[in-house]
Amino acid sequence: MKYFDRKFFNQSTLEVAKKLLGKFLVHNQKTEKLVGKIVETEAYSGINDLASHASKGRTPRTEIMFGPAGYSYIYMIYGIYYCFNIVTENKNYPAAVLIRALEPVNPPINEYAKTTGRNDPKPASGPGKLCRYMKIDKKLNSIDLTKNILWLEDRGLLLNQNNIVSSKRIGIEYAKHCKNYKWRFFIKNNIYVSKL
DNA sequence: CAAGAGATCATCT
DNA sequence: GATGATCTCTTGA
Repeated sequence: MKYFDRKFFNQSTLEVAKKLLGKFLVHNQKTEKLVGKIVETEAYSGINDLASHASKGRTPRTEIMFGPAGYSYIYMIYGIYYCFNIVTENKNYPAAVLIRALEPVNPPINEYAKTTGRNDPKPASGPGKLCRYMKIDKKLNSIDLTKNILWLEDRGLLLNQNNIVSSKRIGIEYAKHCKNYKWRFFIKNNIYVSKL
């Protein structure tokens, strides 16, 4: 079992987005560890990426994206849901990977349904649902992901280029030509992906 | 099924 | 004051 360090996150965002597929996100809670396998990601890179919050420049909210790699960027969307991102690349270059879907590991789907009353067969498929499943909210914004609260693990799952599909990113129609970038990545044939 | 609306608030203009 | 890196529910074919 390999834990990811800052060096891993400090690579090209597209690389990190692809390499995170098949890896595990862990949230250490007092009573239990919440765990999910990453099956879908999206890259947001540089101020010229009109889909990225950082395209508007440095603001209090996006400041974390301009910081060093390996920190969390969490924001509220549509007043209801949260989105979880991992900051990538060098300091002063704003970039992050949005985690879009997890294959539930712990709690298992049936247990999650029992305790929450949600009878969703894919309770962590989609950026908002995933944060709800992993109990990620704004309190975890801008924390160090190389420490022992929220982190990533390589559990030795092997994935080659043929198992990875790329497509346009979701929900960024406003982003002019950038909406056509194929910066969304997901594991081929994995049913926990949020959309085909 | 597909399409549309509503929920609801942090953030930036 | 408008809008969004979303999700769920309702409507109607």
